[in-house]
Amino acid sequence: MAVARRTNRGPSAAAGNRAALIAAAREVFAAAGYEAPLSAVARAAGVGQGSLYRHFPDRTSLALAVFEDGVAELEALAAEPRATLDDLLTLITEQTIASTAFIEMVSAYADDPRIIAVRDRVAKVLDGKLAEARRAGHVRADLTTDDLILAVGMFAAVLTMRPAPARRVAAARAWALLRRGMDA
Amino acid sequence: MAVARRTNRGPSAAAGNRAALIAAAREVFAAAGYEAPLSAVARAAGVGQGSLYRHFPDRTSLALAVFEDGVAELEALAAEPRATLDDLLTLITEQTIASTAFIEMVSAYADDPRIIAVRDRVAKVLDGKLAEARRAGHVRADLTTDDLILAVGMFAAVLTMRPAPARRVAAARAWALLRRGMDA
DNA sequence: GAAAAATCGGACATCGGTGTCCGGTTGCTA
DNA sequence: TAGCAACCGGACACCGATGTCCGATTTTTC
Repeated sequence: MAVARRTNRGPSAAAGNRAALIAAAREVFAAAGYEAPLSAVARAAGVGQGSLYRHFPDRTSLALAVFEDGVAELEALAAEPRATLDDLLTLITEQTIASTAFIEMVSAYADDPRIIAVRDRVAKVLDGKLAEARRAGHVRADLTTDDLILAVGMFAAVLTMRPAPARRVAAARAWALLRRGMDA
Repeated sequence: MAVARRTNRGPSAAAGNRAALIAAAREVFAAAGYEAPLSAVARAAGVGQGSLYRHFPDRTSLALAVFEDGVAELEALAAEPRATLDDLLTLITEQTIASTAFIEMVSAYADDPRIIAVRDRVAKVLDGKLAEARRAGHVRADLTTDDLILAVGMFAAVLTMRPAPARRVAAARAWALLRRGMDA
């Protein structure tokens, strides 16, 4: 009955394999953090290591593809005139609870220009709304964008240090603590 | 001319080698963090790997020996009746700036009973002074010991993520932020 | 001063991860 | 339907770290 037996070989499979790799990497990074072995990603995608490295020559290119959606989502939210700094931070913390990998990549020291570019995109996203929030007196007047990035980095670090079951509680307390430190 | 050519062989060298290993580990952990390769410690101590593993069968035993002094110092300070929570936190942050390794070990998830024991010692140290500080209204009434450990963990994480030159600045801002979140 | 006991050091077996290489498969084109 | 270009997969070479093993070295003891 001519079942379209899916194969992942041949030229026409390239796009599908690429997508499968990104999806698998998203899950693996979420489960095991940014440093997860890439061989696990290839296995989860049902694809050989060769294909992984052909599509994404290094960890960074794969990660950038995985996180592009999240960054775009942030930028879209920031573009909304009625969105506040609070909304942005809420979205970031939600993304971070889902997977700390993005913040791990962005906030660790790295001289890779592609990573720096992403960090700059995030900083830019926060910048405008932060100025607004300061004017409105919602946050301390001396709060800087760097402070926000620092806070998000600390938040992500707490999550990576705890085992999964204890995360939600620790996340709530940690973010409350950080929030009180930022509020006016 | 019978120069007392120092050797690190033979029975009488054991104690000296042990001390050299602890000193070397202290420096290596400070420079490269808690996950630093033990082979680097042996090299820095001028001692073979065999001796390292003979004296300290695993990373934890070596680390415990290295950090014992710091914990004892904390306990001594806590025993002083006039010492405040603030004094304790200052000492901890100073120790952390010198080397994040101790906090990395203590605040990461670990089921090793020896590590749990050290964490408990630190928690106990903080506990008494925290109650005092709460009564005196120096910190928020709902601040818990876990919050303090969380805060110190976040602080250490910031330091490990930054390259050495940027540390002091980031440390100051991060700690100020955390402190504001704790103060009444 | 010679043998026994205690200790050392580094070579090495092992392991897990990275990134490469090439024989084999697929689909496009003529 | 034959040939070719694109692509796949997994074996494998490499690397750095861990932990072990044993011949070599030093001290102690008699």
